[in-house]
Amino acid sequence: MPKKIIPEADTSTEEKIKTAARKVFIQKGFAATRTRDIAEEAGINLALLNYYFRSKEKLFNEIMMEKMQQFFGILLPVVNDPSTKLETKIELMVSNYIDMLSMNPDLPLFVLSEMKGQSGKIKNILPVQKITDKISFMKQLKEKRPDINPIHFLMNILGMTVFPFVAKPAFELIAATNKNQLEAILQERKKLIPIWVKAMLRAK
Amino acid sequence: MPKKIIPEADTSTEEKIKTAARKVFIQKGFAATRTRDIAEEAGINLALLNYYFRSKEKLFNEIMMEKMQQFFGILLPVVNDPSTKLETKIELMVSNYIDMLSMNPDLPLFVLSEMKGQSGKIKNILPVQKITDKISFMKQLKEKRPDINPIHFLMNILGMTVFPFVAKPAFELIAATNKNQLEAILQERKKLIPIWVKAMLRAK
DNA sequence: GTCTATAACCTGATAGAC
DNA sequence: GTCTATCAGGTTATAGAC
Repeated sequence: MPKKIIPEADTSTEEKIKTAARKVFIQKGFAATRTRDIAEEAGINLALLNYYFRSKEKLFNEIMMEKMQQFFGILLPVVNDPSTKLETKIELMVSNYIDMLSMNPDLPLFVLSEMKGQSGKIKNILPVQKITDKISFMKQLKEKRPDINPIHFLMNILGMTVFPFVAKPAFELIAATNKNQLEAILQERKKLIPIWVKAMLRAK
Repeated sequence: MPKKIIPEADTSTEEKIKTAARKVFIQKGFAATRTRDIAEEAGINLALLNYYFRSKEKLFNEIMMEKMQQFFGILLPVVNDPSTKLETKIELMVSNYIDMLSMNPDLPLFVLSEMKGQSGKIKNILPVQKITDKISFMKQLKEKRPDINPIHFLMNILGMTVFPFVAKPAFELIAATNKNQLEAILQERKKLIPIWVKAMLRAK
């Protein structure tokens, strides 16, 4: 058996550093993260981080772009699909997001925090698919409610779906529920939000 | 005319530092803020910051508690008032928040980011009014929809109202609108969200 | 109370041995 | 490729003069 040329993606040093960087950056944000934290988490030496990624910022940018694609990318295939009807799109958006955010609860706060004040820079790096009136989802909304800017409904769906994850520490603090109850409530919303959005679309 | 004993609250050195600290902390967060930034913004010397507040962390805690009260405090008088009906509460919550957030757009992301992982610590410092079933607003929701946990509607209202501010950089990036159009859309939501919430409350 | 100067520490990055 | 040791620069906090 020949020697393996391509190492396991998960066990190569470079990948170990990236895995550690994902965890630490997402948990603490760019500014509060020390390269030493990442090195320790990866079980490697600090110098290796710079050997592979040259700087903290370059490593961060790789993770950031990856996480932005994870956060926004889940939306695009759904809203762009002209073969599904509006109701189906809404159900898919909500359940896809809730499933993904349940496994990555820190993702939205990380992405939204780090995007702040950086959107100019990001625009040049990440190929951004603009949500225009040509997008299937927006067309369907406009057709159903020509009197309301479709961006409102996008805000509503994302607000109802994503905000509870962003504000989870706040809800844990002020709501008289424990963490497990809160998790159950978030799962419940996969069924409820589409019902509510449909009611909104009918509201006059 | 006697010499002024109590100096203008806004012009005392201590208040100048706090004003600067509010601005810088909210804009950049705790970790990315340097005490030098605050001193420069306040137009005073770096040493004075420690003379008045002993440390960066103590100064931050004062601002943080203040901002948490601003963020959550706007809610409590409304949801606790047994003399208003449900519809009125919803309208007040939405328009109070949108007005306040329009003037403090960075507030929610600041509070929610800095609360993360700190909620245990905060619980001991800030007197937290729990949102239980005894709160007027929750009682009214439970009465109207006994089949749904009232926290869902709180999440919906806050999600639709606050999330667009949290995600403003994202919307500016992906939505095909400029900043002024986005501001107008957010104002429009003061009228629309209560209509939608009422439709949700009827939805079966 | 306010300043300058500096201490004490921390952090990102690199040099150089293996 | 990986390590140890260390540098260079920056950051919080304080000492001490005014």
